[in-house]
Amino acid sequence: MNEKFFSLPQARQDLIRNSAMLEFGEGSFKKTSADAIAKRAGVSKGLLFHYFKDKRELYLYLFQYALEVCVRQYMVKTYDFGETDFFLALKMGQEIKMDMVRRYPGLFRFVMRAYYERDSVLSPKLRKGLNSLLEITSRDFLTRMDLYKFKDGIDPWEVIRLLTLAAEGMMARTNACTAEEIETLFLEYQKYADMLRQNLYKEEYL
Amino acid sequence: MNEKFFSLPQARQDLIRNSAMLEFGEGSFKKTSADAIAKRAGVSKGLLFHYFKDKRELYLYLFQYALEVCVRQYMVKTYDFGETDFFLALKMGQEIKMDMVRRYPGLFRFVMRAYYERDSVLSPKLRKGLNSLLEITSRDFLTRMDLYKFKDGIDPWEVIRLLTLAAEGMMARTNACTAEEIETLFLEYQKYADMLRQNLYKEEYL
DNA sequence: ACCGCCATTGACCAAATTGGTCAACACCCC
DNA sequence: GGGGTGTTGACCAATTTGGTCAATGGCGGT
Repeated sequence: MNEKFFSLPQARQDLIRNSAMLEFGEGSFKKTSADAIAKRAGVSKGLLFHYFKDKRELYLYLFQYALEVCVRQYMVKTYDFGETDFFLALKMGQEIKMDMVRRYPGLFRFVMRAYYERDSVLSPKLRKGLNSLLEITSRDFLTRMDLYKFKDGIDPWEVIRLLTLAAEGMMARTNACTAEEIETLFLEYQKYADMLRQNLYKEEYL
Repeated sequence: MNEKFFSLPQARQDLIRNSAMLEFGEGSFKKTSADAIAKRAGVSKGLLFHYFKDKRELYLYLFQYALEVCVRQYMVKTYDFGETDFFLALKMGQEIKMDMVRRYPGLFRFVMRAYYERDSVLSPKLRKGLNSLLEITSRDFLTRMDLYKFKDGIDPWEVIRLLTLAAEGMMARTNACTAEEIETLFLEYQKYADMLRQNLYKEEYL
């Protein structure tokens, strides 16, 4: 790709990346047209191919970029901050996610779709990158938490997965989604987390 | 549409409908090509346009058909059977859903996508049909359940929505999904429901 | 064996869309 | 005015699009 892309002002880079991720996010690689991306960004198609030699190259770059963003966010914000309460940490994590959605609206959907893409536009190596990222965040997360606060017989893995699935279910609905609606969803999610906390923690930790 | 379609053997009707729903389910109306549908069904494009004059007509028919299926299933299986325990009824409902997924693999995704389609291919009337269906199933459901079994302070709406979202989160992942994988997901869902039951019901009802 | 019927095909069409190119433009700093 | 540089919009050949249609194949009846 053309390295000059990076000397563009950040806002413009974001504009292009976000438009591309949003567009790729709603269809397969093949079905997503460069034209649509350009139009969404309010930019000529010529410009796109000026910075990225290929649709494929653009796609690959986006994926790598998205992973970088995820890792960066995870690293600086979650790992350093030593919260050990399951639900508080979860809440923090969710807040980070919301920040990301605000700034890169198409990122999660794009990554999801990229992961499940049948056409092998993604090398196995990149796919693995995502896998390890997911694994690290989850496993690592649980080992740092105060799991003793849970009632006996509760499997924290189930809790985390249930909440994750619910979050994904929400995500699936955020096709046309304003900023406020996202905020609402976040609050709703928080309600469910609280409900679980109230009922899955031992009483002495409430 | 050509009414002769209905004198085709059921298996063939299902083949065509399912292929179409699957194909429409993975992209917008515009991006989904009649060619792809025909190919997936192993049928010539000519045949498609022999029974449905339009891509649009096919789409509209599918939506109406899907809603019919949902209503029928809901009516005969849930409503008549007078289960009043929240989690048991929920389990039953989920089993019905699984049956539907087995028989009409693309149905739910298709309906979802159709609902969120920006292009107004769906008349507001049809959209309303789905809305009322969702409303009826949920509201109606709760009024028939033994809500007193829940611990004080638990809002059953939250419970049902949490589980519904989780189910949708799963659905979102079932792009490439074999029959057994679906079974696995169902079992997983059941685990979460059980966990909630164990901790949200008053002890005397466990 | 012949018929008529009907589901089904595959070649075909004009029109739109595709990924990608390129000469030219507008702007800004020297 | 002269160079960069970011940007455009017209342009291209190739493919894909929704949709048509004459022809075919097979099957049931007689």
